[in-house]
Amino acid sequence: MGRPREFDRDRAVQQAMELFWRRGYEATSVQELGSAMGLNPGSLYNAFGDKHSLFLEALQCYQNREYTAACDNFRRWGTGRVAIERFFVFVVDYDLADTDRKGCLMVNSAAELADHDLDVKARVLASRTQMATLFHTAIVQGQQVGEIASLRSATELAEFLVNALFGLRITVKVQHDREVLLAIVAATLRALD
Amino acid sequence: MGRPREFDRDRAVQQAMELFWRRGYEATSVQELGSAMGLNPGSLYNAFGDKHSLFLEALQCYQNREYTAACDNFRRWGTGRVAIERFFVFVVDYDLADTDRKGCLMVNSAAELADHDLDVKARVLASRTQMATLFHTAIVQGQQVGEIASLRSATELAEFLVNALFGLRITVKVQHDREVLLAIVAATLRALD
DNA sequence: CCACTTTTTGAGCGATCAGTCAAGAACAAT
DNA sequence: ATTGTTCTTGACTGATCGCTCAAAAAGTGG
Repeated sequence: MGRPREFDRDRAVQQAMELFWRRGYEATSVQELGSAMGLNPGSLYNAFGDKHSLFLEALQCYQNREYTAACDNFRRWGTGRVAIERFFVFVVDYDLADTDRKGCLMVNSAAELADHDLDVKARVLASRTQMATLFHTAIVQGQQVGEIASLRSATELAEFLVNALFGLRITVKVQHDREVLLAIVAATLRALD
Repeated sequence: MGRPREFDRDRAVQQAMELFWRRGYEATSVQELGSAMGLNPGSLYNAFGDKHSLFLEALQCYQNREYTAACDNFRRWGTGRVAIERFFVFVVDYDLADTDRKGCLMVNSAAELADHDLDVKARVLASRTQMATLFHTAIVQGQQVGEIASLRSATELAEFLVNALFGLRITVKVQHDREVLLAIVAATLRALD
């Protein structure tokens, strides 16, 4: 019923996500979003409601992509402490390779919006929890093998790692020296001993 | 010579800084800045040039205030590991007490602007370096007393601490549970053993 | 074919954006 | 008092903001 939509909705959200990621929420205009998504303002508002709703969908899209990618990487990189270390090094090299220096959309959104936007805060917290769970299983694995000290709470160590990871996404914005970044990663991982 | 300025320039910058801190750069309008500073647009532009220049002055103002406050606190709280721990706990309680959840202006600015604004990036990096230096001296003190493992580079540990601190300023934006935050601080400090 | 529904199109809405400017006011130097 | 310089005032600029809407187009059900 009705005229069928001519564009791929998921693809459009993804393009909006990339733009929000590059520029941030406030600095991205609906006009720019429209041309990036290939949509007239009318179509955009008809399909997504308003700028804020579109942003929330973009956040969700980002979370889905990042989480599945992180799961894949953890599965490919083995278990325990090694997987955690490879993950951190991967993030460092990923951020250094990105000429736009976009960092992490969740971290950026937390900094820009979380204090006065409850929806964004909830999404960032959910993403954070997801990440902590991923670390948690790796930590438990490491503790079983003896790579990681068992006397420390895996939950607390996971929170500690997420905190360091979020810090790293900020640090990379101003510090592009790979040696320094890897030293931070190394110091972070030594906290697991 | 000429008509004397009727307002306190430093005070005006400070009020601009508070507004930028609360709202971020893009979300703060020059009109809002003017009324917060008690200035007509003409006076504002005559004294500060444009919005971006005013923001850079506000960043500098923030750095001066925070750095001197941090130095005072470190001096008051003693030396070495204890001073570092008290500093982190202070930051946690400070951020939790702030109903606006502003976090750290340097971290917020890094997330919002550092990727495409070289002036901001330089200011954030300078602030980061200042903070690292503060940690560095405390670490060296701790190493001399034996509180902190001497076999680890004090410089790298300082970078690690700044990274964790920046992460904490993001984490507090979405995680208000003091227990969780203090556990992160505790895990961070155990990395110094 | 004819309703009926939904999407696309692109002009256009009022509001607000960062920034300007002419006029008047307050000082110093002469 | 006059001149020169700077600051204050507040109306004003063109551009852009997020968003709307009427008309046309493209589908489905009868």
